[in-house]
Amino acid sequence: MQKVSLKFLAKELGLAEGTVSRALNGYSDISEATKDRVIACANKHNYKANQTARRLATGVAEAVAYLMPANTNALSEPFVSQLLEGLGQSLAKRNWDLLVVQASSSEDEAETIAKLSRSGKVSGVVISRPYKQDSRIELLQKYKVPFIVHGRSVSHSDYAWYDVDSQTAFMDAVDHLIVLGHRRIGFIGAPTYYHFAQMRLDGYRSGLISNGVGVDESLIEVAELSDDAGERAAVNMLKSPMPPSAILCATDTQAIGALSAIRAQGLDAGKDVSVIGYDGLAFGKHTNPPLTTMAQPLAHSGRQIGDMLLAIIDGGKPTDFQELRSAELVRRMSDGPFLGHKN
Amino acid sequence: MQKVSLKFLAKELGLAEGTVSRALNGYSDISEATKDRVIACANKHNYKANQTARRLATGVAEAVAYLMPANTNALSEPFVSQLLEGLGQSLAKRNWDLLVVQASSSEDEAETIAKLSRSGKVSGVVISRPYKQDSRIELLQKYKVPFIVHGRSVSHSDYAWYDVDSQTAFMDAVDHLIVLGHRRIGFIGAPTYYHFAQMRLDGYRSGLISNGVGVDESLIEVAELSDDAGERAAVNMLKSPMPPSAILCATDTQAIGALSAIRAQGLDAGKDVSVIGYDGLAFGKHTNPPLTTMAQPLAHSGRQIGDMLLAIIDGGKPTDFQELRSAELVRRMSDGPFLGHKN
DNA sequence: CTTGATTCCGAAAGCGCTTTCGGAATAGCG
DNA sequence: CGCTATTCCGAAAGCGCTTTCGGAATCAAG
Repeated sequence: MQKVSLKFLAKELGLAEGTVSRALNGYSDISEATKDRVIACANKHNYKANQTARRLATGVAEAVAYLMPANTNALSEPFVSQLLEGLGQSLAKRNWDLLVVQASSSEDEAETIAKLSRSGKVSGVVISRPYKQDSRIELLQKYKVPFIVHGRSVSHSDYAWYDVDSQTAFMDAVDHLIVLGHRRIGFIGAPTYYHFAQMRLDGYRSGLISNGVGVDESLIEVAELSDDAGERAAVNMLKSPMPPSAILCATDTQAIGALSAIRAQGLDAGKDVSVIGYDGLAFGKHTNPPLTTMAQPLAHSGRQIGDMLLAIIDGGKPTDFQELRSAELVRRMSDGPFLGHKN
Repeated sequence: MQKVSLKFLAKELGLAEGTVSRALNGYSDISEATKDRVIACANKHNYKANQTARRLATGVAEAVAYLMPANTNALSEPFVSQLLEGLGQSLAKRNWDLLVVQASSSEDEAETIAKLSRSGKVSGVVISRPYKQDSRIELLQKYKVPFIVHGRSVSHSDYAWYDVDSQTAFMDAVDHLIVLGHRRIGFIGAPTYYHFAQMRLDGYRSGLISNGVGVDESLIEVAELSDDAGERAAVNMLKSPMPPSAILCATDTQAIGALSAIRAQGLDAGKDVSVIGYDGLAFGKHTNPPLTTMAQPLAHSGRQIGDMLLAIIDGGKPTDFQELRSAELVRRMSDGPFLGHKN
């Protein structure tokens, strides 16, 4: 199998390499006739430009990286493959590559980004789950690498992001619970270095306040992003002298753990104590009981994010690409009216 | 910010570019003294070789691709991010890249592979979930691209693969059910163009036979790899005149659907009818009831696969890298002793 | 016809790195 | 001290592609 290079085609056609290249890349200084001839020949030999050489010559990486979140938890990661799939589809339109890179530890993330930017092997990157104050974002800006953030940090006015408004989602969730008659509503949050964790907590708080219900700090627990952590937090809450009749969780994964805790106490989730999660994991349909959740529209978020990134790489102003979607309540079976004090 | 290239370092050090390059790459024809000097200077300026140029010069892609399975189903994909994570870790040791590529459709997979091989942008690829007769494998062999298969096809003697012995896993599962007193054991399989589907079916069959129980073809259903499909299949089975007292499912995802079906019939999974899945999804802990399953040891499969691939790229014989792991029964609550005919 | 404007293509210079080759300087040996 | 080995580095040729530049051929216009 002879390798088909530009040189090969040029020889075959009796043209100069540069001419063939220009013909293939649609330059206007090539006659229609030879352009057709070249294209035909290229197709015939199944020519594909060596992308490495092309990258080197043009200085365009033709690739973007997805920075895998560190501290990943298998249970909550369906979103990664979804995102990757969408990103891939978006990039495929240009025949660009999708790299998956991960830092060995979260301290290494800065170093990873620095390397990524200096190596010049990507034209853009997307990161997920920003912290309140995210050094990755600062670095990306400093290095002038086009990027889009899947989520938002505290000051998110000067870069591109795609996020779901989890703050009002949690206000909505509180409203919903209030309407059901609940007054003691607990909150299992995530570590607040994640900005989404802060926003969800804020949403919970303002939801309570706007309904004239005071915030009881003893009803707020912070847990890691895992089912087990959610379970432990719920256990704590349930054991308290005045346990909540409803629990809001920052993530579905935690909520699923809370469900276990409730069951373990001999209580009935959805009746004795309501639970509402956030994420809209498809899996929640099958928990016991099926999990009520604030579902984010992750349907085509990957593709969306990919398109945004491409637009920025093409010179678009990052601040023109800030997209806020909203979550919506998916009622399954883990929420219900307040039935009075059971314990 | 000045770009630090080889030329830059060379000028800074008063050496020739080639010399600097050789020093950095550990050639033996460079004195210790200048080698140290060069390395110090490189570190000081945070030099990172432009990988694109390097690739072009060496002809080594320094990257491998993971071919995302088409027809992906969100529920069953935690394994993708797990695998990616492991692969990434393995490749990171050499500072290689991990590309994620996907075909737009399963017919396009062949074309995708052809393009991948011709473009020369990867030194190896890994694919998942091979079909019985997998054209991707043939293509990869034809193009002499190092690859490793996550799973096996029918004739798997002449390439490298990593797989879990699901056939004996299903025999074990049948044994377990038999010991529990079940005799009418149903099987919800996957489309048999997947070789794993065939193997699991075979395991089910031989398990029955080795226990002296005949195979009743009416107890075998084939379903797609989704919870809904699993549910539909289970409904069919349960509605039959002589329904099974236990159901084996080819995947946890399907098993989860089966659980729903059983509940919907007013039956009690784990008592009226036992269900055993396969995969060991962490999530099964939270289904209703918690799912008993044959768990595969996916702990570090990604890293393992990455190491194998690297070894082959380094010239190892593919056939020296065939690894068969075994699954083990994780009993949760969806299986139980046969309690007589309930319906 | 001549002149100037177009059209179309060849030649050549990179992109940033690797690697071979040869030669100068140094060392080892008799 | 002369001669062959070594050690160490510079020079240069690519890797396969893109892109600028200029020139030959063709065209339209005067």
